[in-house]
Amino acid sequence: MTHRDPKILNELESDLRAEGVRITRQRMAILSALAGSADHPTAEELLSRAREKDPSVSLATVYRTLSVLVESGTVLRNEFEGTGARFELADKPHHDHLIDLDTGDVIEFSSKRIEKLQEEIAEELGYDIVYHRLELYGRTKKT
Amino acid sequence: MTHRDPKILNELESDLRAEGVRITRQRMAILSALAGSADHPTAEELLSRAREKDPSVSLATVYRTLSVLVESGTVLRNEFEGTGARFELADKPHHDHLIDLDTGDVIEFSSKRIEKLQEEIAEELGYDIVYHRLELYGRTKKT
DNA sequence: ATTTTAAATGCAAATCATTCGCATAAGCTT
DNA sequence: AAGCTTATGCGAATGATTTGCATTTAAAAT
Ligand SMILES: [Mn+2]
Ligand SMILES: [Mn+2]
Ligand SMILES: [Zn+2]
Ligand SMILES: [Zn+2]
Repeated sequence: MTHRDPKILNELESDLRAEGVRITRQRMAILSALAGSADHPTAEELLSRAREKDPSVSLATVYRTLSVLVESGTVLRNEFEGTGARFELADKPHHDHLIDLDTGDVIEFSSKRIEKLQEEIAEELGYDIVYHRLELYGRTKKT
Repeated sequence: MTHRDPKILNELESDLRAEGVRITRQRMAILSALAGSADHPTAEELLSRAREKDPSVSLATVYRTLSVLVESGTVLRNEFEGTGARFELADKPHHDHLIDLDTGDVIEFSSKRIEKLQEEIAEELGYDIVYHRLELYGRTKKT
């Protein structure tokens, strides 16, 4: 039941309106479910969380809304191994993920140095990076 | 039609036999298709390449064989964005991939420094990395 | 406040990649 | 060559996501 500053919800809403995105009851429910999630929920998980706000939300709408939000840059879609896609609000600075193979926990981290090296590598190959994906899969060090 | 030293095929076969893996006509066809591929083919692509050697191969067998080969460490399965899984022989040293968003081309690269930094990050978080995935998606620098 | 109109929704059916069940075929060991 | 065990082809089942369509609804226009 962790959740961050609800003010963000209003900001999200007005930003979306400004972009010409229609705000519906179910979109608000989904957005609010996202804003209230500290983890990286799947579409199904978001469905049940959104239904607490608005029981009428359907899975198809969750997927369609997520597509809209991803395209508007409001949400990030992660495709970790094993499960279906996992989503998160794109309101934090860029980071990558470490997935705990035993618990499924997703830990966020970021390394300026790795980001830099990626750029250098792409540069050497004559490419501009549009986006990237870095995932570490591991287990807690047994002492 | 690029392909590497065919001697590798024999090595692959004997290694697999040594592990107790049964060698069938279709498995050889698939193995040979893999050994003869310089790119990162999908299961469907491997199916048609394997069928040049043995027309009887079925898609189910391609998948089943790939599972066996992945589990034996002979083959690597990559899940890039967009398409289905893409496979490659695990006979090269570890490397990561840069995917050309315009052409779909997959370019291999490796960075000792990035690998090292990943270890350090995991270490700090109290984890041992079991494996990881690093993919850069980009387009050729427009001059 | 009411009408209008394009866009969003719910539902079920359709996709797509991958896996499975089962009857038959084929490796490997003896 | 025979027997036991595993692999194969086929088609059906799966799981996640998308889509068609009739209906509702947000938001623009009266
Ligand atoms: Mn995250
Ligand atoms: Mn590769
Ligand atoms: Zn990153
Ligand atoms: Zn690597």
